[in-house]
Amino acid sequence: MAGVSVATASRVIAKADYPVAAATRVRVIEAAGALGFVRNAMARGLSRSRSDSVGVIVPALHAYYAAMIEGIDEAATRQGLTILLGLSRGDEAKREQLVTEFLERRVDGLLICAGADDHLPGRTPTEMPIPTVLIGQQANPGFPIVVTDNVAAGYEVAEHLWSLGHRAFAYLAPDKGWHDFRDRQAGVSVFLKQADEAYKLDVLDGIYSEADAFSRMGEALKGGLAATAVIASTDRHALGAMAALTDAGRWVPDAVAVVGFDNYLSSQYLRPALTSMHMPAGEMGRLGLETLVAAIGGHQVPMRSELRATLVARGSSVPSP
Amino acid sequence: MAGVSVATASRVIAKADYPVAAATRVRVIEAAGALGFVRNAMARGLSRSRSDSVGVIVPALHAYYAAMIEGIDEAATRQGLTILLGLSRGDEAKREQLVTEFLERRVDGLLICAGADDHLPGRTPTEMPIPTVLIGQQANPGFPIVVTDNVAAGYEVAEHLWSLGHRAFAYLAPDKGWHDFRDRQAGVSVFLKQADEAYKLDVLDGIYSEADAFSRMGEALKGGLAATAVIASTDRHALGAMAALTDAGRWVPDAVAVVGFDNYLSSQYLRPALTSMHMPAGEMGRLGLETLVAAIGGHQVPMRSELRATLVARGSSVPSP
DNA sequence: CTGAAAGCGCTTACAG
DNA sequence: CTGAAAGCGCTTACAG
Repeated sequence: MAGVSVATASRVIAKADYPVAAATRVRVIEAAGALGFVRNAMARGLSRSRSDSVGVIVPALHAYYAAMIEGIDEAATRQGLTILLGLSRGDEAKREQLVTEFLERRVDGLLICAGADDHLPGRTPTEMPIPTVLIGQQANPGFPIVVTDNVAAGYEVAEHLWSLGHRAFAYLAPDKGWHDFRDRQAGVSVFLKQADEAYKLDVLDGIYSEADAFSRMGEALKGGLAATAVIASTDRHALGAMAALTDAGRWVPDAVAVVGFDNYLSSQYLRPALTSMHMPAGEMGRLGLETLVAAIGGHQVPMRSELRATLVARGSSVPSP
Repeated sequence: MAGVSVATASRVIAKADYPVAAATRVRVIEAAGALGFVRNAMARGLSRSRSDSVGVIVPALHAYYAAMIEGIDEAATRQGLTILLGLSRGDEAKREQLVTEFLERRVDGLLICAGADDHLPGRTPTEMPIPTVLIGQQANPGFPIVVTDNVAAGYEVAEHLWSLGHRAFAYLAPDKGWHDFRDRQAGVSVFLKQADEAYKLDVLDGIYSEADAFSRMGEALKGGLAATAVIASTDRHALGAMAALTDAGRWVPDAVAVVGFDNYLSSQYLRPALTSMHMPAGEMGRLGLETLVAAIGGHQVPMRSELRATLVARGSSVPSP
């Protein structure tokens, strides 16, 4: 319609900087507009062997991963990359299936978010045909990974409560498979072990949700739990624990201090407002995407990038009675 | 490597039911395994003019849309469809750009989630080249849409509070551009207007977040707000309002009842537990995707599918003092 | 500055 | 049951 070859048309549509006569350029653009031309990314991708897309796999879409994805999206948008989203639902087979699917779609890179013992079955770094970056602690050695220092975060929480005079603690934990949580707990232990006074630490484990925290904490209180400070693996677990404490007439923070991790937006509007370790999920996502882009670009990337958590002290943690 | 033509290879790889000699089939499968063959979805898509993917656009990833996406994902997985995710961040230009991008990628259909006055600039149904389904109220007539009856939901909330003896209400609203919220408010008004007793309704508007709810409610209380029942557009706003009430010494639920919408997972662990209208976001997502698949398949689809919200009464709403 | 042509990796009538 | 060949819609050396 513009009276030019497809080669020329392609050049004006796809490469803004390619030298094309101004008049020709105009004719092509006008024709494209009149025809309602929409270029075909599959054909483009096929011939360039590049899809300008990345696969993002998360276990689920709760607030922590949602924040991570928003960070990934922000960086991806800036880089002109489209996100293919996959929810693994903590299922290893599903996760492997998503990897295969994304590989078939020829994503330029893969971002795998997790905080637990999620494996990439049979996928070592050398077997993975495309750049892959992990976000959050997980059991896949050899891939570049972006993490937040959970040991330091746990350490700092314990230090905070210790400085408020607390000596009897309860830690609400899932099980050992969850690296993030295991490390937070380890950090707490590291601090306590180097302390110069006696302390008590009860671990309530098998806690994966508000509901678990609520019921386990309820039982523990009936069993005479003596802790004056409760450390929950996440704000969600803290919320469940606070409900159980309140229901048992143990007022937070007067009778028991509570601290969580993640610092969800809502936590500051709880009453008492919840003290929480802020884990920079969005920042991790952004950094992960940028690392991936560098790897796709053939650059050397750090094998481990570590961000810091920051304590946000609020009303739920006050000096021990 | 299997000593067959690409046509035959394609048939065993891509069409399980195509008649191919058993021995040939085995040779192809073995060769594919040995070669680590991964089929190219871009080439496949190009030749079939079908990408087996759908574009999903949401304003942001907070809990409501996260639940919606989980529903969409569940149905999409079942249908063998991959999700391309786009966050519009409430920005119309960004949204339009995402639509264009998804069109270039030749998604088989588009799912647009919103609850506000988000437009598809210059895209009428006839101009949209692919099947498109809307989820949540929005300003784009002519597209099939999946909604929850927000007027009925608002009506029911008012009825609930009325039956508890409340006659003085405050409604926390964003502005008129938000269809979901406007309808919830309308439902409240509809109920009250047909009531047979005097009542008072204060509207606090301009509320888009926990923070807004917290500060506007704080001001209103200082100004002598007389409401014994607060209706918030979402649980998030309810949380902010509850914090302001607590800080002002107006105990929930003894002095003031509070009700929200959305019924986030956490709401039941607040103390008092928050009474909330459960909006079936996941169900909306699932139904939206299924409607889209039907439309892609060339079937006739309903122009409007309406789900019902369900009231979950909890401790935050009790009889008026 | 422009075009002819090959190639990206599949699918699918069509013929045998 | 199998293959040769055209075609999907781009990009990009190569030549002019």
